[in-house]
Amino acid sequence: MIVKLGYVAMSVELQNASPSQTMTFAQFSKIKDREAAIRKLERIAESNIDNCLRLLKHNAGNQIHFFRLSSRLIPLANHEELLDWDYIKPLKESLKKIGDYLNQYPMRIDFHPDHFVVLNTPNKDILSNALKTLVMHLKLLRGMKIDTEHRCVLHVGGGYDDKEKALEQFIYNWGYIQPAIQKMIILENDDTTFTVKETLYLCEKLGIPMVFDYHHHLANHEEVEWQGDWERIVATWKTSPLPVKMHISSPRSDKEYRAHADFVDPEMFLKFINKIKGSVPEVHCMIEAKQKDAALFRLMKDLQGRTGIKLIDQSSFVVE
DNA sequence: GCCAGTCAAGTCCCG
DNA sequence: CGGGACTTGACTGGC
Repeated sequence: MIVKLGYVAMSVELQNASPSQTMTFAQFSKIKDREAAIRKLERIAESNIDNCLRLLKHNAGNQIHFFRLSSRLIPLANHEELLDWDYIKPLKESLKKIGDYLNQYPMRIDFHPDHFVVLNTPNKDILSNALKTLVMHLKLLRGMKIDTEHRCVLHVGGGYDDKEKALEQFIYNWGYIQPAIQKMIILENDDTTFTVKETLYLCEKLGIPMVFDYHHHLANHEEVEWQGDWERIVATWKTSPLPVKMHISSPRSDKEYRAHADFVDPEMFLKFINKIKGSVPEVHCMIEAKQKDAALFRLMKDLQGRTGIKLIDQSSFVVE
C-alpha cells in the first residue's frame, strides 16, 4: 500500500508566503474611493494566488504531491456589499499560472472551507451564503484548470438539538444544490457533532466520498472501534477518480484534546497505518499539524527505518 | 518591533 | 432570548 502525505495551506519553511492575507469589511469601508478599495482587494487576492504558486513550487521541490489550498484567497469575495465585484476576472492570469504549473508537476489539490459553510442549515440565507462560498471555490478550481470532482471537504453542519432531523435537513437541502457543486463536495466526520457512522449515513445515501478524520473520531464517537466502518468508508470512494483521503493529527494535550498539536505522533500514525495496510492500493493522508510542512517532514524522518516501511520520496512510502 | 486586542463567520453554551 | 465562547491567521494599535 502506498501512503502519500500532504499538508495544509501554508508553509512554516517558506517565508513571507501567506496565501491568506486579508482585508476586513471595516477596513474596506474606511476607504472613501470604492473603486480604489476594490483594487486593493484585488491586489491582496493576486498576492495570495502568487503565494500559492510559490507554495506549489516549494512542494514540488520537496517531492510533496498533496496540498490543501487556503480558502481565504479572496478577501470579502462573498460579502453582500460586494455582489457586483467580479473577483475572478482580474485573477485569470494568476490562476492560469497555477494551472500551467500543475500540468508540469501534478499534485492533488483540495480545499476545506471554514466551518461557516453549513449545508444542513434550516435557514435559507445561511444556506445561500454557504452556496456562494462554494461557487467561489468552484470558480477558483476552474480558473486553475483543476478537475473539480471531490475537491472540497466539508463538515455535515449543525446538530440543532436533534441530529437525526439535522441529517434529514442535509438530504433535503442537497436536493437544491446544483450538480457541479454536489460533485465537488466530500464530507468529513467532525470532532463535536457528527460521528463517522452519522457521516457515513449521508455519504452512502447521497453518493459522497467520506474523509475519515482519525483525531476527530477519537474525540467524537459512539464506539471508539472504527475498523468495522473502514470498508464502508473505502467504498464511498469507489466512484471517485481520486484515492481515499484521510486527515491525521495528534491532540495538543489531554486538556486541549481537540486542538491540533505541533507535530504528529509517529507511533499513533504507524499503528493506524498498520491497521489499514493492504485495504487499498493507495491512501492520501492530510497532515493537520500546527507546524504544517515541518510536521510532515518530521513524520517522514520518524518513519525512516521502521519495519515494513519503505520510503519512496520525501512525502511518500510503501507499507508492507 | 513586540504583544495584546480585534476581526470574520455560524453554532453552541450559559445565564 | 441575548450576549459571549469557540476557532484561525492576519492585521491593528499602543507602547
